[in-house]
Amino acid sequence: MAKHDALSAPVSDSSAHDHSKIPQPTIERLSTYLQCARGLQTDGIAMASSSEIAARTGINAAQLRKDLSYFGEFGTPGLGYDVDALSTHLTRIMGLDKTHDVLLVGAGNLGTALASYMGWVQRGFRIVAVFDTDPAKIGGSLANCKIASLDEIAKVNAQCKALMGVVAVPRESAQDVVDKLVASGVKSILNFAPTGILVRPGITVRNVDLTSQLEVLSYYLHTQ
Amino acid sequence: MAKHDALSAPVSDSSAHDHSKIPQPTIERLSTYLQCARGLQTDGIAMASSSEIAARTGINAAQLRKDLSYFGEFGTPGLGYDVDALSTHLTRIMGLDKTHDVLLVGAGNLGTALASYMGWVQRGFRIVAVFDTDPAKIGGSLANCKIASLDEIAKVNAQCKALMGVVAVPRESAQDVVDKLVASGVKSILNFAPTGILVRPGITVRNVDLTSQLEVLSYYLHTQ
DNA sequence: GTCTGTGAACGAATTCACAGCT
DNA sequence: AGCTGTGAATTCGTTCACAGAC
Repeated sequence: MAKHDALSAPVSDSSAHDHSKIPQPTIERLSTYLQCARGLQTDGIAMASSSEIAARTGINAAQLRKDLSYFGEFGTPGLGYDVDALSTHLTRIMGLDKTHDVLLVGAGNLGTALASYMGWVQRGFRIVAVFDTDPAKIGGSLANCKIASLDEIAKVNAQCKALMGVVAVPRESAQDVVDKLVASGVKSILNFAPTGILVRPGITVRNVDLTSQLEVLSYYLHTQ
Repeated sequence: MAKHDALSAPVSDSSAHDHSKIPQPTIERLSTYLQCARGLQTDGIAMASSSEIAARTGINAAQLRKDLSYFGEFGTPGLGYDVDALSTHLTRIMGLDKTHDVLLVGAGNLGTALASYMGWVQRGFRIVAVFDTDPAKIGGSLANCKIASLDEIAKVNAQCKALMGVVAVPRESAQDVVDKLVASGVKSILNFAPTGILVRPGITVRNVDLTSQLEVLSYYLHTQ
């Protein structure tokens, strides 16, 4: 696993900024900043300095400023950042200004939980198809989708054209599922199976291994 | 998430090695090595060189050797690593040679999925109590536990003495839940709520923000 | 010859500190 | 005065490359 937890991404876009050497940690923090900006909006705060955001997120103020500077100049010296503008910019930078269609593979406990996870819908991710191997599940329904057989991924996605996939199947079938997703045109995969996944360059995989998370906690527990 | 994905943890133990300056990325990789060692055992492979493990995990061979070197000398020059011994050592290093009791807070979709997630049981994590706020759920049953009210965390854990907690509640209540867990004696927390959590030094929190994962994938999608 | 363990070299990411703008 | 944006300094982590073990 581990592999390329998030990988490759030869970047290049039409903006004036050079996205090719943005640290990965920066990208992972953008999401936090966006969350923070939304919280500030909710609280009715219109302007916030880097140190106010730092206090809310736990991320160093200089770090925030440098992170944002990779993408442009969003702040006003002497005043700070306009919260609405920051939110808008981060949304656009992360490509969240349009809904993303997602294929979900695995309709077990985890798949079911993910399907009913409202956080995704609220943030613009929409599950458009669900797949499973279990004949008892196929034909059933989840997330307003009919559950289809794994073998139908290609056929279904020929119409859906989803670019994202979520893998919530047992370890043994994970690589196979990922291969099928990639063959169907999926470019980004969130993998919950506790196993390393191999994909060709240009495909991004992020692994979320729940057991591994507890194991890391176990390490810290017993070393202190 | 982002935040301090795993934080604090002033390390120090009684072994001959100095655990105080082990890189966090190293600790996160230990889990991968253990998984790999178990896979090798399953495949009946008794010895493996660092480059064989590298090929299986996608982690650089030199990295593996250095990571392991923080904890001792487990390999045999000219031969590689004894898979059984490696597995045993990693298990002990990570504190996985005994079962860990876990409190689960939140019996919604995610909490239910986590409760029935067999990976944890297999790896020695046992849910010993479940809590929720919903009166309709309290008194019900999950993971062989009666679901209790949030307010009973302290009372229940006075007996359970669990050191680990899993937070699967909405954003709004997450900090409150964490505070209650910490007050009850919990030292390590796995947080699924999409919000930054503040804890006092000595308490370890790992954040798993599912939405944030998809947002990072979104970024890579639209920048390539 | 093969492979480990590790100091040294390198590269990446964070933090500092300040010039310049409001 | 207050704050941003950013080069420079620093810290941190990875990779190299080789001495020494088998």
